[in-house]
Amino acid sequence: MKKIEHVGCPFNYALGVFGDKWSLLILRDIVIYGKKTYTEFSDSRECIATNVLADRLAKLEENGLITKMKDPQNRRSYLYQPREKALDLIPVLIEMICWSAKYDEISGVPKEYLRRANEERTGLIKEIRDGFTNVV
Amino acid sequence: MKKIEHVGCPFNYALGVFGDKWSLLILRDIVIYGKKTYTEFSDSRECIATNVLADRLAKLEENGLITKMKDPQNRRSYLYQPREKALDLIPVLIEMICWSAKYDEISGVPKEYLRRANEERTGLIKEIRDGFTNVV
DNA sequence: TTTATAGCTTGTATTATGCAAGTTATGGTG
DNA sequence: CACCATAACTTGCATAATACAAGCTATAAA
Repeated sequence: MKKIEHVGCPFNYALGVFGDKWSLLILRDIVIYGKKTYTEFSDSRECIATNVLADRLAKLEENGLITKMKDPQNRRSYLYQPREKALDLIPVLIEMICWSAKYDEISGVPKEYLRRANEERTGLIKEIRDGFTNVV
Repeated sequence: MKKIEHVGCPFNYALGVFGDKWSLLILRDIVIYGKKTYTEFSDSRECIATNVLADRLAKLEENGLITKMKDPQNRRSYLYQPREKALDLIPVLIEMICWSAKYDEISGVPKEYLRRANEERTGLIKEIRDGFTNVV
């Protein structure tokens, strides 16, 4: 898609940053599933092409959603970590999960998760956030 | 993008239905801006290509998000209306707006809107919903 | 020392998008 | 009534993005 000129509509910015399917799946992997490495993203069931994965990770970093740091445990590996800007997407992700749970029988969202999303939203968001430390 | 096989992750279904930029912009136009006709969608500032617009409207209808009916006032025009399944995306759209408002200075979201989204969520959602009648 | 692995890059075929033009049915104007 | 305009598309083609396969480099493990 041609790059949308930025015209003061909040959706244009959001779509430019995470409106692409693969970007959102990577963010899901990081924020919801706690994945950290290139190989972990690459191994996801959706089978993202490796060139596209590299491209989207670079863009997410460029756009300030994630940081890339060397893994102190393994010098040939990198750790991709969410920044505040990515964690602030948790509410969007939760709402997407709730919507899918309603309209897709096989999405497999646990009822307890839905209950928390509805009745205990803040707590659920905090719990997900608390899974990450030293976030910039 | 290759069609993702449906593997029991809520994101796969959501992304298949509205994970494409143009689909989401059309939904925004319908749900948030109250647009109804092909020409109105076509006239949006993002300049969607007419063949892509036709394709996405057909898919949104196929997936049960919108209905297409003849305009009783004008026989050469059609009205595209949101169904329950589209209105249930309001929370997702609101969260996207809030996120953009935080990270995009020029998104131009009124402060009052943000206040309502945070403090009076249910009322805001209801108000948007109430803009549509006879929804299936 | 050899082999395996992480994290990529490159090349190419396929698919999707963007753009321009054309089509059909209806509506509005003189 | 004749003519032009408009709504809602469809079609054809150039361009861009994606998918797939292979290769590459540095590090780690056997």
